Amino acid sequence: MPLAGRPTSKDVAQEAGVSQSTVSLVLGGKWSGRVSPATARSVRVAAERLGYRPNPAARNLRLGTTRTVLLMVPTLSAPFFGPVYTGAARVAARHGLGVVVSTWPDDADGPAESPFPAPHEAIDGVLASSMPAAALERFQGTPAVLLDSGPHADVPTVDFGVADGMRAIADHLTGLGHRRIGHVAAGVDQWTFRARAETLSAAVAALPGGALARAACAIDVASARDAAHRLLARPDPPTALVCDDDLIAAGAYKAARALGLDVPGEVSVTGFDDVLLATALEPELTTVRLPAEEMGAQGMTALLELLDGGRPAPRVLPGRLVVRGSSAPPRAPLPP
Amino acid sequence: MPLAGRPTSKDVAQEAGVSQSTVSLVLGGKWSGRVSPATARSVRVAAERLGYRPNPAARNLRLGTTRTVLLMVPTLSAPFFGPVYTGAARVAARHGLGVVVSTWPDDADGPAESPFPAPHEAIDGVLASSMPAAALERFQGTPAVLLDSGPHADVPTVDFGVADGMRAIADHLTGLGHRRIGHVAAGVDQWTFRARAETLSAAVAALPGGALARAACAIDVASARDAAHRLLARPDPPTALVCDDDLIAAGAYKAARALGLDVPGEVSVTGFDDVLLATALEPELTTVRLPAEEMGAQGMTALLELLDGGRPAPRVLPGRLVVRGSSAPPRAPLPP
DNA sequence: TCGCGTCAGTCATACGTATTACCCCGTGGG
DNA sequence: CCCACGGGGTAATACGTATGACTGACGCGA
Repeated sequence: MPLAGRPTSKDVAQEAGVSQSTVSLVLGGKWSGRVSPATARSVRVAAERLGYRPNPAARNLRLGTTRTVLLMVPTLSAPFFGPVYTGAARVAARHGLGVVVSTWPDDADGPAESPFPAPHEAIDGVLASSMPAAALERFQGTPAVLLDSGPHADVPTVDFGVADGMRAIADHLTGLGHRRIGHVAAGVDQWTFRARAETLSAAVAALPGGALARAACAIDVASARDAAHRLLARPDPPTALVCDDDLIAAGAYKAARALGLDVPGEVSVTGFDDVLLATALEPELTTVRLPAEEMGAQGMTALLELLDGGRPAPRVLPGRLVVRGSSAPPRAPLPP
Repeated sequence: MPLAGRPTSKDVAQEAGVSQSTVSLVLGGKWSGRVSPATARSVRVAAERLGYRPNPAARNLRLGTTRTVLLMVPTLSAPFFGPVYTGAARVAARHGLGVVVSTWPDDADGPAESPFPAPHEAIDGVLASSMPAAALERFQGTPAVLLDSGPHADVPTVDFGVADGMRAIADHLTGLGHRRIGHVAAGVDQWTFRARAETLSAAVAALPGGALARAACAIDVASARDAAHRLLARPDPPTALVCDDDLIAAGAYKAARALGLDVPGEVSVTGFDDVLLATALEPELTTVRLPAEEMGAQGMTALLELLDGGRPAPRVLPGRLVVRGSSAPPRAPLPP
């Protein structure tokens, strides 16, 4: 209803004693040499008096564009997506576009698989972050850029150098002398976590005397704590826990404390992502910083290129190892 | 562009050998007794073959509604807003509405104060969360509900029982024997923080022998650490730090540790909000749990009522004190 | 005096959809 | 034999905006 029942440009025209075209010209700012300054002023006064706002639906229909881009994320509760949005919105604003955010529609409740567009599809393009590979179907015909979802044949992508990041963690830990590594892995079907697991497996396998144990968990503290506990309770426990993200590392801290193990004295812990939590923990967390804001910005840049008819090249943003207080040599390093 | 250049219902009509009206009737599901099953089927086949999706702008214009609601938040980086969105989206979905999220447009970059609607204003209503009081102006004529922004004369509101929550914290701490209280306050112009400060001031003032010291900070760990440090370094330091939210409490932990003070042995710390971080910290944080998801749900309910022409009553959602490991009696309680 | 260019606007139209009013044709009843 | 009726579909229109085509008046040079 709010789009209906509001004053229209026709009302403004009547109020100002001009035609609707004139109102549109004046308010559109294209009246230099077409409308006298006096008339323009009276139109603006009338618009102000009526509290006129152009009907966005009508404008979108006429112009064939909404100048709005949708950022789709799996969840708004993860702090990771704040910076992504910020970066995307900054670039978008520079081009006069707006950004709105939404999560995947909860197919649990509503009617499944409506052939109609969801309401939030009144948009020009989509930045889809951390997508399950299958879900791409829903964007039939909508220009889309995939963020943090791995390479794709047909769709432009922006990804982190996850493999390099995980390799840096592995090198860091093995450089400190660790050989028995535990992987507290996010049991989530996303490209980034698959890549993390594969890279770590390969790195440890290539290491003489290397041994990897893995436990999966959900992305929450309690579940991570339990998984880490399982690893630390093994007969031959790992001396370092590699966690799939910072929140999981917080769970690992808890497990270590519950077993009376000092971090990093008796067990090293690493995270991934470098969200706010990483420096809130004690000791501060060794982790890999991912340039999330840059991902948003690059993704938006690619999308703009795509909307301009271009074929944006895949982008990969390097992560950076940030060594803090949660990693140290194992208590009994191997003899030289 | 993506709204343009796509197949329209007219294209489908041509493909199926019927009129545009028929396509609209069939795809709108209102064809019982008006279109033969065979024709309906062929229309659906044609639509499928062309990959037809109705143009949302045209539909919005025709129907005078977008069936979309905007949730406005100050920042997407705060974990607090995830649940708010979840609650709102759940209620909205039940009524066939979608929810999109956005932050306040960065007036820093773009042209200031454009009289035109931002692109994301193609919506039916707004849930505005944690607003600076002034910013309401931007919603001239858009049905809006204020969340977590304090009472308002003209606009429906949903708020937390912040005063009761803060009073519960004060009672808890003074019940443990604390008299010298430090307030690490968020230096942010939001109703909720003003309410927290006022309530705490009143509670401590009403307490015989009570003394309150206050330091303001930004809502980030480093700033909070510094503010807490200032309080703890006073000649007569507080035995308990009341923090304006959980993140600030994390900063307080850091300050205490830097000064070699045990939490809660030598200084108690409390938070507010009970976000994920609260249980990730060590010791786990005594805080006030705010029903964020419920706020989203209630807000959406109120907005739906408003859109139906109703006058929703203000709602207040009680918080609940959650006592965890960060609060304990002061080392040297006052003699009885 | 006439033609022409310019100024200041207006007219008309299209965007794509949903819906109302209509129309055609076959059939059954009177 | 004519008419009413209903099933099956179409024509027409409106939503509100932006814009290209057009128009009337006026000033000016020839």
